Amino acid sequence: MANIKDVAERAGVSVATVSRVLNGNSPVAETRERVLAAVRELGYRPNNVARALRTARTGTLGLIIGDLTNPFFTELADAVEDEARSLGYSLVIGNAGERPEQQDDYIRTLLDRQIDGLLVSSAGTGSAMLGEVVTSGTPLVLLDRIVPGIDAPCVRADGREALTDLAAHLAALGRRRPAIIVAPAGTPTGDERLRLFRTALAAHGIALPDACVGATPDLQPTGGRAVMRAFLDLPEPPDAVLATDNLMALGAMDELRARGLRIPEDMALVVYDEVPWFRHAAPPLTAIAQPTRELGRAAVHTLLARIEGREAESVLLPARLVTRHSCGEPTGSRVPVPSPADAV
Amino acid sequence: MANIKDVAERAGVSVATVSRVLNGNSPVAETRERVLAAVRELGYRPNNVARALRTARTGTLGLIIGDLTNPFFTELADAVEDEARSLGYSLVIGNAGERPEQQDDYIRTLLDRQIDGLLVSSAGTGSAMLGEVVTSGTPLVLLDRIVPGIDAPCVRADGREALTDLAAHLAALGRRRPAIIVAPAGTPTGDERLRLFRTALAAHGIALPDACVGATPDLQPTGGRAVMRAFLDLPEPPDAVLATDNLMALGAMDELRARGLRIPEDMALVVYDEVPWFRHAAPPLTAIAQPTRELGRAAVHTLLARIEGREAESVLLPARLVTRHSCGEPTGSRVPVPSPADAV
DNA sequence: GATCGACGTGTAATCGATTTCTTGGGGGAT
DNA sequence: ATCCCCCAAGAAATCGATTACACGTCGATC
Repeated sequence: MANIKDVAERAGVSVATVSRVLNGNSPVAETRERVLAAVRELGYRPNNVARALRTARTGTLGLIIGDLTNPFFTELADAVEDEARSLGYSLVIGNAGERPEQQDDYIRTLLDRQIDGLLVSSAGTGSAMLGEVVTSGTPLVLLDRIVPGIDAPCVRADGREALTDLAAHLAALGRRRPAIIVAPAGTPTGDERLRLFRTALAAHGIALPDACVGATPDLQPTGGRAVMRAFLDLPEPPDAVLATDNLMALGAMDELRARGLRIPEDMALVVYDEVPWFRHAAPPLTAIAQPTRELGRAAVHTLLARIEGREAESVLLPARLVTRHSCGEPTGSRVPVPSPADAV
Repeated sequence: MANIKDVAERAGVSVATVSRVLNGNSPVAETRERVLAAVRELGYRPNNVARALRTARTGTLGLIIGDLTNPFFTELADAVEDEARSLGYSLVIGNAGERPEQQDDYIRTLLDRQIDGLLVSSAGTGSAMLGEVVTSGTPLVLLDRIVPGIDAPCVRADGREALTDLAAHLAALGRRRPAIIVAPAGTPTGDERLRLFRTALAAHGIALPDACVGATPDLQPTGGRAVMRAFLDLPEPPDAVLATDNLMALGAMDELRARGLRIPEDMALVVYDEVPWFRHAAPPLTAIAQPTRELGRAAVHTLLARIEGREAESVLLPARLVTRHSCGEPTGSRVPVPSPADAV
């Protein structure tokens, strides 16, 4: 592979001049042409590693996501990637697989690679490396998930409005015994969703007893299935379940299906996260749609603000309820506008 | 951030010694301890950029995938990531968004970053940069998709057996007028699936007329929907459709749904790629499952072989038919073993 | 016509590591 | 006691770029 010295020799100039031509500085037209010709003839491409070493800028952002196979995260990653690319950055995606050790491992790798900034949708709350990121001075922005004790802006969705609408929806359909599948207590996102849901239900005189709060450590189908199994084995099973993640909902559906139970007749189901196939499920699933792409975009902008030393605030964007048929027939009254994607 | 010089000073040794301690060479126990203590106290972590510049190895593999939001690719990426990580490499995922220009852009970026090897599931066939990868000497392995004229091993799935089973399945269920949604002619993967399907059908005396071959340039739901629309508007519409990608199937389902048509009564549907939600679709979808994770693993091994200068062959792994209910009730006779994932 | 600026270009330092070459000291053999 | 060998550790070159500084040339100004 040709390097800058080869180009300099061929063009009969110094390496400094080549560098200047390529970076848009000073040289006069004729010299510039000679250099560009040499670049073309040799097929020269600057070595980014060397450049990064010298300039201490890699032009790379890191993104840690909880689970690469979770559609919510892939949409998020896709949006982040789009935005980063359009702003001239490239993106390294780190897949934490919802395991804190793997996440720490990845953060370490990214720091060693001198990325310019880091976006983290953290698995778990006890990440030792996140503290190190902060002390290392690498710009950090949290995405979707707050981490207690980490002083960094957080870009995420606010479920209050959607959960309020959901409680009204369930109440209107006569569901009196709701349940929720969440991450274990202590997980900020899970705790918050539980709290907001409970509050919203209370406004309709509906209780959410502890027996109807099912926690699962892994945000995976198996966990959702186990919780649904426990719910169904209760002396008085719930008549509606909110799964706070699309993968857990998949598991919950597996269990219902295995028992021959129907949605919504035997059990209403609502899913946090909006995924394209939900409208093709049997029946189409009522869901809480987070503004995923907007979150991704906002996160990149917030991170760039930090990188450039500007002020960077936390961002909170509203989620909304998308009513379909998994809680019974919609009333059409208190229901928010349906997603345009549903107009099939 | 502390660098190797700071560590050397603190430990009272030269930078060379620090480097040797960290890379497992020579130094005597007592010196080693002093160095390690200094490393610990300063929280030193080697700068990977500098190391990469000197050693000409970045410990990074690149993976270009067609579409980050396509579950087939994310599962593939996840498998590749897993395997790469377990072998000590980290992975940069490039999302081509099924656009050749964006793909070229990404390949360029990755080459500039001096990745050690590249896996490409190419969007389109006319990638100028792929040629450059080969001439640049960067080890290259194609994944899932062949690219004519590019001399590199290819790791992909073989659909012959699955399509043979599918033809039998359709014939047994009395479907006489099948159709297929594929990428445009000239796309190797699409052409091959079309050819194999047609051959397999012919063995049962079933024709696949050109009117029943619908091409869509974008492997997206909209494309699948448009093709399905055209099929349904034919004077004699097909009674079974094979969508050669899960996203196109989603679009096809959208169109059926919009017209109030039922699967399988009004139309049988089979999908290439196996995605977890298929078993929750209405009705559960019969699919052709590619050995996705195995493909990812094999691709990494093949790439590492090339990187280490060993022999590297192309790999072909069999896909298999997963029979569910979207073609009508399975007969249970000529049907292969169902996927264990279906045992819900 | 001499002097001063401005500007284009080259020289060399630098980023932070690895690695080759060199040096010096300790230990074993004679 | 002397010599030699070996090995640990330091000095310095190197990877490929960017960039501060120095220098030479040319045009403008008086």
